[in-house]
Amino acid sequence: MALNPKVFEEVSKIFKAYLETKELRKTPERFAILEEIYSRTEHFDVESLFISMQEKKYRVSRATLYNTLDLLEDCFLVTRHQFGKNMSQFEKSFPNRQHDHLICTDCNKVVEFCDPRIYSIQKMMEETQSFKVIHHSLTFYASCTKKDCDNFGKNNSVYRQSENQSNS
Amino acid sequence: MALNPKVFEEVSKIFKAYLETKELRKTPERFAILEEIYSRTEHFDVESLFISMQEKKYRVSRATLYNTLDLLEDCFLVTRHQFGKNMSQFEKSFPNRQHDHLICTDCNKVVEFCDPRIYSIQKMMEETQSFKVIHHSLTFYASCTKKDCDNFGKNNSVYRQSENQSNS
DNA sequence: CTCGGTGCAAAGCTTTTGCATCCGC
DNA sequence: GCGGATGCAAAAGCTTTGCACCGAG
Repeated sequence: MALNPKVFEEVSKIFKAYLETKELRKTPERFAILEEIYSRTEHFDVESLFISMQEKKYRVSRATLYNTLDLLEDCFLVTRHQFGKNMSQFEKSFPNRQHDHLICTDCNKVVEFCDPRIYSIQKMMEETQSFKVIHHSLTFYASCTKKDCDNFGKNNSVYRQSENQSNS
Repeated sequence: MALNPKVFEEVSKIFKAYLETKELRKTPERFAILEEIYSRTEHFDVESLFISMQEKKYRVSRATLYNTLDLLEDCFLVTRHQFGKNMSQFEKSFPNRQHDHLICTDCNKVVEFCDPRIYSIQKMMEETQSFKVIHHSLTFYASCTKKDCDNFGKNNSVYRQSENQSNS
């Protein structure tokens, strides 16, 4: 929907370079998937990607989607998240800045944020632990204190309700 | 193996109070599962818990394990993690301090750490976003720079190898 | 022409559900 | 005794795999 041509050109280049480095083939399916992902603005799961691509010109199988997502994650063009129990969610990596997430446990609303202190923690970990950090994931699980939250007040008891893991 | 009686007595009390609050039954299975979890020192998954309990006196079903883990998570006696794609991992919450994880993408080794800066980020998020943070999850994915890492050097290319998600 | 990639369907694995039985309250 | 909890097995849901065919290099 909102594909930025310049961004797409740029990430295509990166993907091509990656495929060449790994001696993998530059198939039309792989670039169609990249294009579809970079047309999206929100987080998505494999199933919604599969449906979107079926509705359009391309007929790709789930197997190809999983394969390509692994490649795109490997070359840092998409980021994988594990918010819920049984489903990976993905998002494009560019032009987003590195960011993290706050998730409302009432309505599953996602707020993105960015904080330099995480980078300083990372630096310290690398120095003290002899690791090279490749990426990180920080998620706050929270309940909304605003009255306009879809589920305001549902979780104000001492113990949380069991969470609804489905997407809103 | 390493069950601390005082800790177990304490968490049993908490679990009892929780069950009473929710008007749920205090079944022997539930306390057997709590005991098994608090005998463990490492992260674990449902299957390994199932096998451990089968090898011992208690015969609990997977269904009961899942049910009880939900309850224990709900009253904060157990913490759930989503390190990999398709499997929840758990750990006891006490007497551990709040901590986070660094995972070696080569050998899946887990390092725990603790940093007060995360709490300050959380505080700021609560103030600016009108959310009450219930818990958080921060994980660094890293490759080891030490020669004694089980897989030292395997991931030193520009692009990561596809990760082995099985437990070491 | 070769062999990696694809689509399809079946299999795999974790987690959930249905139902008869059991037992805490 | 009532109704929630359990065990078992079957089902569900996401992901991977096997195989024949296709097409990029």
